[in-house]
Amino acid sequence: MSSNKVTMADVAEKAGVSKSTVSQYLNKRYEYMGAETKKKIEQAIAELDYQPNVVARSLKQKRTSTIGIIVANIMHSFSTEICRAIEDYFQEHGINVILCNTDEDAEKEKRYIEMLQAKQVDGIILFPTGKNNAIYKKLRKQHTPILFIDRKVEGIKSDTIVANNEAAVFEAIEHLAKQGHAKIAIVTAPLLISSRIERMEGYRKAMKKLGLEPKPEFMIHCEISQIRGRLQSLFAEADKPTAIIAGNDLVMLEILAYVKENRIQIPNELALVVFDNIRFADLLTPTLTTISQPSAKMGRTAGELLHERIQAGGQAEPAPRELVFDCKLIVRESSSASTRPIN
Amino acid sequence: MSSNKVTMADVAEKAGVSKSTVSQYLNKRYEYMGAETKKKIEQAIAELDYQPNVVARSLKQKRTSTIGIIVANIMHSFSTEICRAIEDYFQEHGINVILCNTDEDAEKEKRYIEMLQAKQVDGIILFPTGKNNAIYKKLRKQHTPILFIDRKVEGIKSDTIVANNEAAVFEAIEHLAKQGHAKIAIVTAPLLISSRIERMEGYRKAMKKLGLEPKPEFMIHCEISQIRGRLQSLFAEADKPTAIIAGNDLVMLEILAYVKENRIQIPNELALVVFDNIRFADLLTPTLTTISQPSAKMGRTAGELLHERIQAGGQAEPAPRELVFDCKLIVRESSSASTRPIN
DNA sequence: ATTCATTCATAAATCGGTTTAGTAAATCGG
DNA sequence: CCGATTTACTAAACCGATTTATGAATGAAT
Repeated sequence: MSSNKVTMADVAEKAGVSKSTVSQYLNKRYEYMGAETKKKIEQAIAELDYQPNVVARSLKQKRTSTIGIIVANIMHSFSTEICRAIEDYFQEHGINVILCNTDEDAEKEKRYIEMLQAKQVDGIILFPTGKNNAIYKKLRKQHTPILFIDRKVEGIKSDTIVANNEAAVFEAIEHLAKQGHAKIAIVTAPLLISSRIERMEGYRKAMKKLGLEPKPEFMIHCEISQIRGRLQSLFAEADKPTAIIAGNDLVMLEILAYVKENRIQIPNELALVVFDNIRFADLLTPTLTTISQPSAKMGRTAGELLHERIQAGGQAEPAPRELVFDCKLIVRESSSASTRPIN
Repeated sequence: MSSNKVTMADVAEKAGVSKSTVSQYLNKRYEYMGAETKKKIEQAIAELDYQPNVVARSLKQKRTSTIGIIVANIMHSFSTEICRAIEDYFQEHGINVILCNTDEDAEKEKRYIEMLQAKQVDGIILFPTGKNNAIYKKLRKQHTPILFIDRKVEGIKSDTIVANNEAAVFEAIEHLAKQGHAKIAIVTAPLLISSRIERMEGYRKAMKKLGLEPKPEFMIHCEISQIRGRLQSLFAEADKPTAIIAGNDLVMLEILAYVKENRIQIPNELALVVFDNIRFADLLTPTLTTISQPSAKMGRTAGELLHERIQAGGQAEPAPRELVFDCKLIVRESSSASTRPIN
């Protein structure tokens, strides 16, 4: 990186001791160290402004004090919040984080996993694309500490942290029904991952439970870029929905854009409930009803579980754990009956 | 990280060649390599599923193919966009990025710089807090490839990428003046860094040029948490502003919250112009006039400059460069006269 | 005086690659 | 056919730390 790198050997020489002793000092093994020696080393380090090379240390110790996060889509607010919480946790524990973004691309995910392994990271937290099961399995077989977040992977036993997506949608629909809605639609990104499937499943169950028919046309799942078109078709029908649930903040942006373009009144013509903590939820008119996932808690817990597993270091590995976190429905104006004319 | 790590020695043995030869193979130095040997190595690697240990490589090569970004506030959309662009650039060049967030805390910044150096990163991109000049100087002296972004540092000659903040505010004010505004206020976070100082300076100059008095009460700079209070005082006065410029997206959130609370009509009672690319700009009512910084371009250019400097590797270092990028005023409804009654 | 702990410090091996210097065999030019 | 070159490969040093085995010095106990 630069020129005149000071190494441990330089410190040792200046202090008039051996490298080994300097190493003991750095690792705070003072048990059998003379006070005099200690002071000399301290001084030498200060004078030379020595900083240990952690690459060398990592090589010998076989750990890097670095973990990797592979996130499917960093533009998604929920992901950002989780990453931030994970970073905060590891920061407190002297562990660094490398953040990788896959854009939901399986090939990219594969490359990043390999890269992180080559870099000898101590563990990996993964928002899995779900399209690399063979590799996930290999990671497990190698005993690489790994944790899945936001999405379960079928058939892979591994630490997993998810939200209670089904229940969250169920609650949202009950709420909408209570406001008098019967024609409720849901829009999510493609059903490639567990969280979206569960949300859809929550929709289906809630509708059935309420004696409402889960209409296929009201269950939209497609690429973000296609949402606009799907809404167009949906609202061209005679039988329009009176309420809609957005699967995440990116979906909501599309819905809001459509709504604005077509001057649809919220909540009068259309009630809206959105997954994720929207920073603008309180600032929009009307304010937005949201389903808040405890992202900070989920991220921090992810950090804790992975850290545990790393420290177990292969032996006495805890059994794979699956933690499910509850979401919270925060009712605001976009779904509230008070402003909605009763039919 | 895991158990049965395959090393180069294993590959060498299986292929019946020496470590050196395997190394040559990995580094694609095929010049003097028999086709037979090549094939044997290829096969051994495949059979053992060997993956090189880049920690070991880095130790010898004295480069890690990793750079660090130290960002002052990752919650700030502009920072996120820049980081994303930098990551994209380096991703394309096989270089990894470690992202560190300082929360504008000088002490954290110092620790992160030291950590990144200990990790032997090849270079650092810094949104400087501006409070660690001694350390920035040390980095320069050590010839650590470094680049400042978003903020200049007084007295440190180093690659720097900034926006033309002064001109951007100047343009915004001219625009507002053209809409008939004379009482224009500006709100930013504390004036600790060049970009904010320049914006304030742009305000001062524009007002003077237009023959308007830059009133100190209209030039607000304080912590985000105190903005609400300051607005309270500002609008309690007889002489309220009719237009306001928000220094970034976080400032705007506060302003919007205040405006909403107090049912201030935008743009009729108050015109609003905001720095940064607000994802909701088009979705709010009214839509928001923004000052767009070319974050993607700035980030990518930052990557390019730093990469150049890394590749120069101490010798033939290019002279420090300072690149200034122009912003773009995107006029929308929140500052447009069409909906504003002319006084 | 001899034995045994205890304290303090070090030499040398090690981690897993890269790189340099060198060697043996094959090829070539005259 | 002989020396010079080129080709194909390798042994060993090296990167900068950690760790292990070992040794010297001191003191206490026998």
